[in-house]
Amino acid sequence: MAPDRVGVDLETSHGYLLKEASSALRSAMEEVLAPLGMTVTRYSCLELLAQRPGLSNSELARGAFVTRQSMNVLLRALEAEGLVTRPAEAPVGKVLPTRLTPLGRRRLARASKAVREVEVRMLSGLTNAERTAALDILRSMVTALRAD
Amino acid sequence: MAPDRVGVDLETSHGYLLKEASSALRSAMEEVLAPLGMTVTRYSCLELLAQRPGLSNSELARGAFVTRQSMNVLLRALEAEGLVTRPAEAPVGKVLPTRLTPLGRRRLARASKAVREVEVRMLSGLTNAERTAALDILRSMVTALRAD
DNA sequence: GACGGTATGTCAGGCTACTGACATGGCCCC
DNA sequence: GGGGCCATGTCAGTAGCCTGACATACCGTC
Repeated sequence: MAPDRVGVDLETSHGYLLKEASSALRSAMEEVLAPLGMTVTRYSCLELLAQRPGLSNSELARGAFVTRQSMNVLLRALEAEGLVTRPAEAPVGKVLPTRLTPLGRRRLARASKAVREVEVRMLSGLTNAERTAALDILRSMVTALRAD
Repeated sequence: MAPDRVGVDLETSHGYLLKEASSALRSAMEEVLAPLGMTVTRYSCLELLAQRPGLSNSELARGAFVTRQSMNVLLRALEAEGLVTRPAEAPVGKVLPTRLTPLGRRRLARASKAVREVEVRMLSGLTNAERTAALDILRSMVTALRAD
């Protein structure tokens, strides 16, 4: 069914390959997180909180690459399930610092283990030099894209 | 506001950086495509059709990393706007080969130019060796993740 | 020819994330 | 103190994409 390829080959486009890799990573993460009753965004939120306790709603949103509105509803759900806690009123300004509960920490531990295995698999075909090169390359892309 | 970082640093996680780069690329693409009345998925669909004329709905969906249901509604919209054409009935089986119209080709040309400029900016901080290394690395990640 | 397996196009429903908007609180400068 | 400016938390409405399901058409083996 695949017709003969004309014009530019998608397989040599950095943008397309980046999207393809990101999509594959997301699929792989969803696959291992689903049995644990987790989604990628929920995991990202918990992981952020574990590494940077006390993050606010807006900061979590930026870290998970979603809007603060989306993170807001997600945080309410996580709070209702007892995975995170937020003070009833802001200690300073309007910012509500969020923290993991012991239950949240346990749930995260399982999810984090599964995600780490996916990441190991993703890097399995790369040498150590390539792995560090990958970090440099991706960082360079991010800063270049952010620069307006 | 940023608290002292504890535990693993997100900036050294390949998965997080990959997501960050992909997110930055998508934002940059949306920014340049919006003035042209285009979205990333619409552009991806048109670009695929330009490079591989006659692709079916399902093939386009796989190429754009969405489900065939999503691509179906997108194709109807593009067809209603006169950017693509599909035969009324399948020449063989149920597969409806899609093709760009002259109008679709013109719209794509403008969008493609804008996207290429974004990609050039994304790669501006990389040497030629790093650019080819990036392709190899991303391809390796994709195949490793796809392997169950 | 009959059959199970696979792939396709399409319909219906639901969920997630988004944009738009508002009120509030911190910060800086005059 | 007053006023512009920005960031934050939140509410409402919308759009995009997804899962589930169905009928149909190809392809392999028997």
